Amino acid sequence: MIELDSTYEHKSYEKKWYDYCVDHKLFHAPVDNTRKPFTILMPPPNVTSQLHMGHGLGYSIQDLFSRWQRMKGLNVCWLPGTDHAGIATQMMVEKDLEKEGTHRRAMGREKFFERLTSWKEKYGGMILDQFKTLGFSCDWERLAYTMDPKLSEAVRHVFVELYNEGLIYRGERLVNWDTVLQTAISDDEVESKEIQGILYFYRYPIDGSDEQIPIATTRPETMLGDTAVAVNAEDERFKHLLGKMVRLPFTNRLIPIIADDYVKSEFGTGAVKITPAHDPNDFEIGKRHNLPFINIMTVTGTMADNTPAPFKGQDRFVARKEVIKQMKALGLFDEEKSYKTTVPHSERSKTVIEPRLSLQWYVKMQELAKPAADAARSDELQFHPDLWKKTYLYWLDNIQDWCISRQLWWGHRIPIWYCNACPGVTTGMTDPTACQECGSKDIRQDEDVLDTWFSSWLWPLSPFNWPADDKKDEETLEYFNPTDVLVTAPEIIFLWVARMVMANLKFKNRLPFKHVYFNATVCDKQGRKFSKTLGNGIDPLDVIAKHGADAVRFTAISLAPLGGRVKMDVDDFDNGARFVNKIWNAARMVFQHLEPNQQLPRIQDLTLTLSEKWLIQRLRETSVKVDTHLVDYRVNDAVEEVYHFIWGAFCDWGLECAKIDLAAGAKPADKLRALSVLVYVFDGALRLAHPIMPFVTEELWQKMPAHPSWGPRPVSICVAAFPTAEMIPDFATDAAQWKTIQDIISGIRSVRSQMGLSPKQELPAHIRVDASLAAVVASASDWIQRLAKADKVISGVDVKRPGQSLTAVGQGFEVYLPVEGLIDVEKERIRLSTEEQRIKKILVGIASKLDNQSFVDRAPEDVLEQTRAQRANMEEQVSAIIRNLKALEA
RNA sequence: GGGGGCUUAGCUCAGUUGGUUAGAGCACCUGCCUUACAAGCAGGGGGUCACAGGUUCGAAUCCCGUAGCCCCCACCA
Repeated sequence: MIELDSTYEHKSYEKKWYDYCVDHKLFHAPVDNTRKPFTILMPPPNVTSQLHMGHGLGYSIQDLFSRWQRMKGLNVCWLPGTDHAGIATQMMVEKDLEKEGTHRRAMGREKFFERLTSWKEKYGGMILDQFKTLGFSCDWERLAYTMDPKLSEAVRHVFVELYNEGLIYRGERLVNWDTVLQTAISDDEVESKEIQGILYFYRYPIDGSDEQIPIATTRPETMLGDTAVAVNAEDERFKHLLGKMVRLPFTNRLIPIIADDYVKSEFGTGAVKITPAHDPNDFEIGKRHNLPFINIMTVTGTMADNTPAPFKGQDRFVARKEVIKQMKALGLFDEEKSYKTTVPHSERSKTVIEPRLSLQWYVKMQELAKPAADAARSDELQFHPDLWKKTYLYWLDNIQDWCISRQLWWGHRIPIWYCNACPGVTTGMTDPTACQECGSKDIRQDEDVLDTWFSSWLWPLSPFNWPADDKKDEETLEYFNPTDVLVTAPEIIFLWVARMVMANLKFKNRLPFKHVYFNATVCDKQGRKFSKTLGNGIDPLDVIAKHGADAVRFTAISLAPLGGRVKMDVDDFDNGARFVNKIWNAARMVFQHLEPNQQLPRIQDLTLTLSEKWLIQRLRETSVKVDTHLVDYRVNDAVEEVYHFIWGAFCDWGLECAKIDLAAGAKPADKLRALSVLVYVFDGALRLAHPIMPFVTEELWQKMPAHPSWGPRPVSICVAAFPTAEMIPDFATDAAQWKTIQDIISGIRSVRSQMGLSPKQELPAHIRVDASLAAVVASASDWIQRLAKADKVISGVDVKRPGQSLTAVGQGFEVYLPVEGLIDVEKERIRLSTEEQRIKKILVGIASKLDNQSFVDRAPEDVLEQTRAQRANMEEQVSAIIRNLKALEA
């Protein structure tokens, strides 16, 4: 026999087989133009991040696709890597500095950058080791990092190219200012939150008049930067005030009352204070009316020096209260109302965004967005599920220019040099030494760095040695790009997915991938997203330690429908563990009859039994279904198919039937035949399960003798052929016959169980069968005996009902179990008549359908035929039951 | 405010172009330690498919409306 531990000890096998595959370079894809590549990009996790269930799910799916395609013979490159994650990483180190009582500014840019680099070396990328514990088959030889020299070069190349084309420009605009991180952030890093705020009502005095104009605002402190009051031109209340000036309290500036359509008379007071430097709408109005822009806020969100005492230097929220206090003192305050409003917050620091006028670098997006949108419109680019297409298109069709400069130190520094002697700006692939306009050597580089996404949007290109230095680089890119499928979270459809599409189209004139699979968001049982702050997450490392990686992968994938959400609980992982255990035990059953490296006959050379043919047929069908489901990105369906095949078909029927031939006294030839079939099918089952559960399948497959019908055996199951219909014999007819035997067995079991017969009580089974089934049933008596606890089986077309019997009725057969004196006849009578009623009820429904002339006229032929056959079958069953009822009563 | 989605068994969810008696896993009930597995085996109960209309020979599936929940986008002071 083949030795096998009595339970699956994942810790003894996982690392062993992972290292084995890496050592054999099975996860590495060299450029090889004789083989078809399959490329899948790992969404690079932040260097700072730790493994969480979101990775557990999304990346398990990527590994599933990778392993499946690898087994189908493709040269699979699952490209791993990390993202330097500008803001997130800098925040982390800044927190450390704070604890040490220092600050990056005190440290200086260079030192701070060094500190970050060494921090990254030490702690960054821990997540990649965590990926290994889950068995992810990445091509580690191509590991990339967004700040690698080569990838940084790509960033610079793209910047320079876009700049030279005029697609990158510097502009003074209102940006989303994060007062905590002291940087601008892009629109896509802002999240709106509904907040219970206050709407304040106060008045501004009109210059040269006793009149006052009423104002409503949620942000009184911005009045210090007001440069107009706007009303609707049609508003009768204010018409006479148009063109007059307001004397702005505290600053005493005179500001005009203007008319603008933006103002809705019915809202608030109908008059709006205009602060062009601190509100997006006011900014637009300011531009329309040529108003001055007065920036009254510092980078930290305190009132700037151009504001009067007592506000100067106060935090914006303190100043808000102070303004109200002072307005009250001036007798200009009316009231405040509680007011629900949405306020933009920084995704990173969670602070309230301060719209602030500042000079930043932008990418013109419209031109880039158009082809990206067209690709989705024409379905050349497909989303799974496809409902994301609308979202994607809406964003692209309404795209805003992308603010790419960040006032941070961690990241790719903007390759722009300003001249101190002239307004000239210089850029290029190498650092310039002189201004390209005037030749002055007095130049300085822009202080800012680029948005992190400005490097990640090149992920389909830059890790593959783009831009190419030589022929080899060029080949690499051409081989792997375009990639095959992107698996990622819907949250970053704009931030990342759409931008990669734009970049690849712009620089390679083709899509980076044609399929995007959006995996589900992982939530707790209450449907709340897993989050650190809530502490409702499940740590995959804990679950792996408890159940093993295979159980985690299986559970995660089987819970995940396409898109949407997956509600997850720690206990769910018990299912995965149970399944792994089941596979392990099935192996123990088979292995105890095998010798290591035992020679087995080919399936093609054997005369197989009905149940064996059925089992092989099930393997064949399962292979097709699994493959089809994976092609359709229906990963949970694929997993379910494997699960039911192994548990329901292989274990519950295959192994149980085989026990007859494996029993101590069985004929050696039968035993060998049965073993050959079991090993053959189990090998196939392990192959089907391998992309989901790499470790248990590898351990068992390596121990199991090679089966000649699977052809030459490679070094690992991860490069063994994925089963297809062509590889497996077709036994469709035999399999259908075996289903009748299963019905007979299940029928007997059901009757026995319902009648409360002890499993120990053996009964003869008398089976009357239709002529067409007689031979098959006759040949199946061993199985019926064993699996239905019959001590004797008598079957044939004219088998008669023995005296007092229990009855099981099915399509084409009636089984009688003589129980003279063993059971309560009344009980059986009730059971049978209940069954009769149940079938009759269904029959009524079917009959009324067939009596309906419209149905008969309009239903398609196959539906009609089906319905008629069904009626015939039901009628037959009812009459059989009635016959037996009568016999029982006699 | 705009867009999208969801509502099916006690729980979590499948149900692909409308067509057999609506499925799975877990949970539950009954009986079994049958020498791979009690993390198991066998059997069983449980659903007017959110509600109200409509289209159709036929609707969980298509259309309209209602209610509840969720997500995304959005500059109403």
